[in-house]
Amino acid sequence: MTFQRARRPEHKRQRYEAILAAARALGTRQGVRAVSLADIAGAVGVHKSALLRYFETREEIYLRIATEDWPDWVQGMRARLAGVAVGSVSEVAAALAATLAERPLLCDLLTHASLNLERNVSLDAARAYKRATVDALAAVAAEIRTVLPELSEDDAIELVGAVNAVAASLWQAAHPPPLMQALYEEEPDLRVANFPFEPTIARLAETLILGIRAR
Amino acid sequence: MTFQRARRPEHKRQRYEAILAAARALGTRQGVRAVSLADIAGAVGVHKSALLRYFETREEIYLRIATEDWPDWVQGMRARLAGVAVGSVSEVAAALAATLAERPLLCDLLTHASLNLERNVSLDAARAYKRATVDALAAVAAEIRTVLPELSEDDAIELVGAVNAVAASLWQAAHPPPLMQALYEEEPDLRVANFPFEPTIARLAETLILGIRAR
DNA sequence: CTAACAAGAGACCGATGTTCTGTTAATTTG
DNA sequence: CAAATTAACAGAACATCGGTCTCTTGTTAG
Repeated sequence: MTFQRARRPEHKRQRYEAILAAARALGTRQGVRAVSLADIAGAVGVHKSALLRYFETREEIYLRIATEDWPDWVQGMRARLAGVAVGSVSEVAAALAATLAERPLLCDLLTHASLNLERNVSLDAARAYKRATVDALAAVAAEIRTVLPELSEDDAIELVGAVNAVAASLWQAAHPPPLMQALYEEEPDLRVANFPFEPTIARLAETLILGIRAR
Repeated sequence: MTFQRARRPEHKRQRYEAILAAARALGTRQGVRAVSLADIAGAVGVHKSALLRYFETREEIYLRIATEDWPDWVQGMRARLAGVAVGSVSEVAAALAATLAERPLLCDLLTHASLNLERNVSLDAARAYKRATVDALAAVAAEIRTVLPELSEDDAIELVGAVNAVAASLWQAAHPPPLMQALYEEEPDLRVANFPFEPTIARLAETLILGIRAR
């Protein structure tokens, strides 16, 4: 940071982005839950109260990140599905799993959004987040339908929503706190989800597609 | 409560149960997230610090409730599936959805357990919770296999786990904070899950079973 | 160079989970 | 029955966190 106080608009923009980048890095490394305002401020090199000139609350920082990551996920799915042969169920399933596995912060935020973030934020921030969410689900559903045209629009959205829901839960299960890690080493059979994240999501997505076709 | 101070073991037991009952009632009414130690203490008619003679931390109270509710869910599924005709996919799906919908606190705790509760608790409490979880999943899977014997044990556990995961996410989505409720009234199309909890879970469970069969 | 403005620091506040300490009610015992 | 004991409990204190307030001072415009 070459400036101490961001007075010009472009500097403020830089600081805004620096806050988001720091929150991203910390959230990815230690989990969103474990990141405090002071942590982010320290990483940016600024006082805690200065952050709140850029975001109304802590929740808005992470809700903003989630809002940004939805379109990024859509892009990832679009790229992953480009050129996939029509009708390839396993490719669609693999794409869903891979693009989510590549975005651990988004998976973490899936849980935090409904539980923690959708509170204590401005109506505008909430609206933007929800808009990004429904748009992303619809866009990914549309991408999937280019590969699997036999799915209806509702079917595709249901598929994407269910995969996201399971990804949220499984991501939390796959990243237990230290206490639980110690317990699992002692008694491995207590681990409910002892399978890796990406293959499990892929398998579930494929099962769902087959089930939708079969009903 | 006819005693002010619980000195005899049976009185202590009563108070322990009273704390759990109060935490249950509050958690069911306002959501686990919104219940503070002082809330529970007030409902029991005791000081906040007195609760911590019975439980090491706030998390242990709700983790204990979750530990108790797993076997209760197994019982619910067992009762619901007794007498169901072998091969009835829709009955199994309906049973999963109905027994979860009847247990809103368990659905809420599904999210909180992995995100919040599995921290700051004693190793014994964590072990008991995990044991109850894996036992319940296995027991429900076994019940389902009596109706759908074509499912392997692994298939059945996978099914139950996935249904729980989606139930956790959908329950949170179905109970948005006031801010989001206001937003949804303004722009209904922003509601991602605008379908009711139980039919959605039933539909998903049925889809999963069909998918497992088809693969 | 100077004046004005607002970014930021630091003190402060309120809520919450948790700990500490003194009190006193319930039980036990002489 | 009275006195002694002891641990359950209340209340105060503490730590941490998100968030507010106020004042300082670096930055920019004129």
